[in-house]
Amino acid sequence: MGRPTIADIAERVGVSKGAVSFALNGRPGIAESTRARILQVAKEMNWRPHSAARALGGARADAAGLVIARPASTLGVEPFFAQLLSGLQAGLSARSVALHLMIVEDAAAEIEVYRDWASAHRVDGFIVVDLKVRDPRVEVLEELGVPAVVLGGPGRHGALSSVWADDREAMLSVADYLAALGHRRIAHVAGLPEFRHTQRRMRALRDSSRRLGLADTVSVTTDFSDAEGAAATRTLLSRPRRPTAIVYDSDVMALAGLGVAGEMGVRVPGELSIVAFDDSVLTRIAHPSITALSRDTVAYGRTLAEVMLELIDDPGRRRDVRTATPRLTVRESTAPPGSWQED
Amino acid sequence: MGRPTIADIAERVGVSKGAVSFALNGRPGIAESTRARILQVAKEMNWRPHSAARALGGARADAAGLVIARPASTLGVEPFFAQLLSGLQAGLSARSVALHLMIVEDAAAEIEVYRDWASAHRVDGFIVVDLKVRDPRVEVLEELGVPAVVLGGPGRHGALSSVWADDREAMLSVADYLAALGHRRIAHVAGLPEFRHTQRRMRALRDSSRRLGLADTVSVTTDFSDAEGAAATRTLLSRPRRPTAIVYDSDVMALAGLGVAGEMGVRVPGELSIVAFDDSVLTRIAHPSITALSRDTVAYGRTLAEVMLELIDDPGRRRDVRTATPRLTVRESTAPPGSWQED
DNA sequence: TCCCGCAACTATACCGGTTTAGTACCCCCC
DNA sequence: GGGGGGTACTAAACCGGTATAGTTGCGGGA
Repeated sequence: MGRPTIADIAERVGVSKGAVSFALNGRPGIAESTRARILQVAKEMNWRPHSAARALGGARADAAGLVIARPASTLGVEPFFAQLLSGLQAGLSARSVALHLMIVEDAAAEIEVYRDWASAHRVDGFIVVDLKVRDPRVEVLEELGVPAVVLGGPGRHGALSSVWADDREAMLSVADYLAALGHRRIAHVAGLPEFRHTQRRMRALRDSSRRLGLADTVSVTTDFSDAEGAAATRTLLSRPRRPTAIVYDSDVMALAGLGVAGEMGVRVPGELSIVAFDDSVLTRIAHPSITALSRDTVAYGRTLAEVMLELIDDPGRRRDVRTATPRLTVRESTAPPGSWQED
Repeated sequence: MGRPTIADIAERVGVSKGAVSFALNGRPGIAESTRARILQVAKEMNWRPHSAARALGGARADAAGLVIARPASTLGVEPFFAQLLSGLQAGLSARSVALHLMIVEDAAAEIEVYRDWASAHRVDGFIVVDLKVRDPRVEVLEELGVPAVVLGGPGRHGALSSVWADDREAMLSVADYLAALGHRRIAHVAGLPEFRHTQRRMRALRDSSRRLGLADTVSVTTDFSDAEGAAATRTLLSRPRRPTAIVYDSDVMALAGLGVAGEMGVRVPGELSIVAFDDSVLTRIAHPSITALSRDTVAYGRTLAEVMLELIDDPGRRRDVRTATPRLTVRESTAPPGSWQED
């Protein structure tokens, strides 16, 4: 015999399928003694629910969906993403909710997967990352009527819930700090231009520039890879009036930039200050160690999980959770410009 | 009306449910003209299969299961794991197979999840990582009769398939290289002692030591974290006759070790050579850059996916795929001992 | 004493597909 | 013109649970 079903249990105990179902789900209408007998036999036979059968009846899938449209290669590089994933998973696992994951080529394929999984009841909700400017996914998810949490915000994600950190505030604090050190030419090696948070950081730097009366602030967009981060740094440092400080949109790019500075003979922090968005083991163990905007990424993922679980319980809700603004952790890579201290 | 079912299509076209099912699955016994009409209507109504209903009938789940028993925090740190995951996903996605992921507390919980998912037909097979010495999971998976691919090998995974790289060979090549440079005291900062690959690397170094007549080779086990990697390095470098070369079981620990060397005033590679298992952006952009055993981790993941897909197609099979042995990529962190060159 | 009401069940429909047994019909051929 | 065989379908069972309407038996109140 294959795996036992509730019908097998019912036969063995001598009751009906319905009684077994009621007993196993702790619903009233079954005598305590009968319930105990059923549970006993179920345990003996090593019975386990068949989630597909339950799902057919409209029950939970006990899974959250995460679809990512990125080249697989860039995924592996970023500690941020891996940490987020592990926090997310940890949060979901506490309630035995699995993560249904898929990497696809582009946004169109991503939307296709949303439709598939939603109509197949494969997941109870979606987690949306890499929110873009005028993101078509938002509309689709609203139409599908499936719970969804957007990572990033605030705003522009319609009726969907979101979890976000204040990128703008973080960038302003970096600009203030660098300006206070005396920097006038600040560059920004940003991520993908179509991401909302990239735009927000760029705008924040522009605004700071105006407010603080800085000379040349410039943002260069990249694909987040260490290669493009290095290339952008090379370009910036080759300018006639090169920047005295560079802010990177990821720790990986900051580390790559640090390498380029070394290769070009530009001293850090003597001639160039470096700040990284996102803190990780990379920034801590670099030499010199890198000043970074740190946040607890694992906790960020856990918050995401929390909101997702709430939404699954109560699909009508909409929540916007703002997590702690990343705080500047000052290390060795920042100093007043032109300070020729030994590194 | 909710989402359309094949019954809705059948009604609209004026045929039976069975005919629609046959048409949609491209099975013979339906006239071409009828099939075309059915497909047309299905498309119009935006029909999508309900995977739970299919699964009930015993069909594929189109998902592979990956359960990891590790603290979430260590997961986020390692580029190796993230890259493996992205390669795996990329390989699976090509055939629209999703990854069902769950992080659990311990091995017992992991086994529980195997039983659950297997009996619920939630996944078509499992991917097993972190193979341990006398791993109880192997037996359970064999008993469940579900396809499974073990990462790591060879041997000791019973009837299960595996994908592995030759850790032993790799460690031997490192020892040979360091000995050729003139090193006599080689230390090894290893990973978790219960992992098979950790054991294999430790044994390989011991064997090399005997074969090459080295003085003090020693392996210290850690939990793979940068903190323990740093601590182990500190201990090793504080010994009266400290090692002239250290091999680390991960790139993260190697980088942490490099930091400790700097902090203790030990020059790399002048006074200490450093080699890392697993190559990544970390080893490339460190200063000095770190000599590493590189392999294409993303490709490794893709191979894993390939074997998994084969097993899903033909559950009776058993495959043992040996992937390319990691090759030594020499960078700036290795040199003959006592060479006081500038770094 | 009779009826009501409730607890403790049973029997059965249902979810949305797949699959099998059965049937109507046509063509071919002796 | 009747039998054989294949094609193109239909009807219904089935997968393993959940939900619901119905049934039985018992205790209590009028």
